[in-house]
Amino acid sequence: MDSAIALSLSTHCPQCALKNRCLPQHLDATALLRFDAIVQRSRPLRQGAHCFNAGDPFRSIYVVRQGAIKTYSMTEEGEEQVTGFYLAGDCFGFDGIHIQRHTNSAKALERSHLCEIPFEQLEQLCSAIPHLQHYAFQLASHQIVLEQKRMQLMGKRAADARVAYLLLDYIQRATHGNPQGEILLPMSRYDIANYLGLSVETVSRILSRLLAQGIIDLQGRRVKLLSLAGLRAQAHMDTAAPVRLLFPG
Amino acid sequence: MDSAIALSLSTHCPQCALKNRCLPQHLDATALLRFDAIVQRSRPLRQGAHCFNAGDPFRSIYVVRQGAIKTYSMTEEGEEQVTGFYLAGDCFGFDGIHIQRHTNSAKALERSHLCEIPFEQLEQLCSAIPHLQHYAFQLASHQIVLEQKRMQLMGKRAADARVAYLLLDYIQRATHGNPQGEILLPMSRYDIANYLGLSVETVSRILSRLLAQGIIDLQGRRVKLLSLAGLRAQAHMDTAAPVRLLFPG
DNA sequence: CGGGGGGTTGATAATGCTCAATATCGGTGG
DNA sequence: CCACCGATATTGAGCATTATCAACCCCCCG
Repeated sequence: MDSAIALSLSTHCPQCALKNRCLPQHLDATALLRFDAIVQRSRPLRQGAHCFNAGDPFRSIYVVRQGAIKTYSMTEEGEEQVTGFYLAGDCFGFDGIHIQRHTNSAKALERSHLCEIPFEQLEQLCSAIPHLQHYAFQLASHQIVLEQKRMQLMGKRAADARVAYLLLDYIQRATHGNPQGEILLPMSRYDIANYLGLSVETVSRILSRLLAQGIIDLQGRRVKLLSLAGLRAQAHMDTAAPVRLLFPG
Repeated sequence: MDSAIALSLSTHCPQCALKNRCLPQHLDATALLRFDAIVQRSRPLRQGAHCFNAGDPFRSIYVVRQGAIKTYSMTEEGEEQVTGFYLAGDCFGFDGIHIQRHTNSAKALERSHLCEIPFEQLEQLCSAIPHLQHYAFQLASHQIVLEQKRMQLMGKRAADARVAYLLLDYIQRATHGNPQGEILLPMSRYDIANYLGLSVETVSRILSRLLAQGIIDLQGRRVKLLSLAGLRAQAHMDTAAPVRLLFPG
């Protein structure tokens, strides 16, 4: 399975299985080659290794070719705050553009292959290829939209909805909308809790409840979705903001 | 005061008092003129008027010349979620680039003057002026960083710290780091609560407490900072989430 | 003068946190 | 191979922060 995926992950963009996920659709062959030429593919990051650390000078943005990355920042008190989980095809590192310095750290949750895209060269290419420039803006915009969605989650949803939403989102991303088989969560309960603004215990309890309700199958980090509808219901369910009937007059 | 500011807000970039806040520093005169040529300055938005609505096709990003804008999105259940408050010099609308359609609505909290920057033309200009392209990426990146900061706030901070942080941030932005005088909050308590993921009552109570503690002076939406140190202490204080480092693995 | 939106305050309840105990798992060394 | 250890995960009990409900005030505006 993993090897099958790996086989189609060529080291060059034109053959890469993910090119439709991390590159604009209608890029002509020449442009694709020029883009491919600036991409750097270093050897894989081992589990726990850092791609970059908060404070590092910003040089590149990154795309996950295989594996899973978590990004996190530190509050002034030195507590970690997980800012995102990135899977194959996902792009991260945009936080660094602003002050030319990363504000997050990025760490491999499992052995991961990345494509590094030096930003200065990308900018040059963007000037020459309007299509690519537009796509780069779209990627940054996507990051913004994702973060706003997450604010909705943290601001308005009860704990169970948050956990359900994360599971739903993760399973869909990891299986490309084919949420049947068993998947392995690469992140710890601590990471999940931190990401959702909850305590580990709460996350654990909610997962146990989802298991008891027959919505998921679960052992450790292995999850299997049993009831998509059930999980969806939990994700939307909002005990924190009850449905309030209003009188028509 | 307001009139004094207004006087220096020319309708054209080269003379605008805010040009150092919304444009890159080292833009040569020609580039500045070319940029100025694409900016549209329509008549002011009256209080409560919308700049755009969620779902509208994306055409432009906007800069606040004067006034205050709030952006908000809707959850699937139809609840509002405030995503940001924007003051003079601030730029908003980046959420729309991703799918060519706004995901937020933007509404004037008070009578506001905006500069509209048609995005297609901006992109063309960016291709020709590398400096401007870089700056546009920086702006988008800044938005990302701001939202990540807010996640820290919602994920890790207790209610009082959130309110204190908002006040601190708002006062500093509204006074340009001269946090002495009295300022007028343009947003309702509901907006503040919604933005921070709290209930109105909680926000009100915490403001009252800050007043009782002599940290701020407060009547309605009029606020005056009395103790910067005190407010800072409240903003950092973190009763809700104990210091707990995530595991190194 | 009445109505409504916005704001404050109080009482009560509950969601989710803290503390604490226990279970599981993976690796490591005897 | 087994014992042991640290890291991770689950579960229980009690409590605190914060939401909810309710009452009230204030001010603006028609």
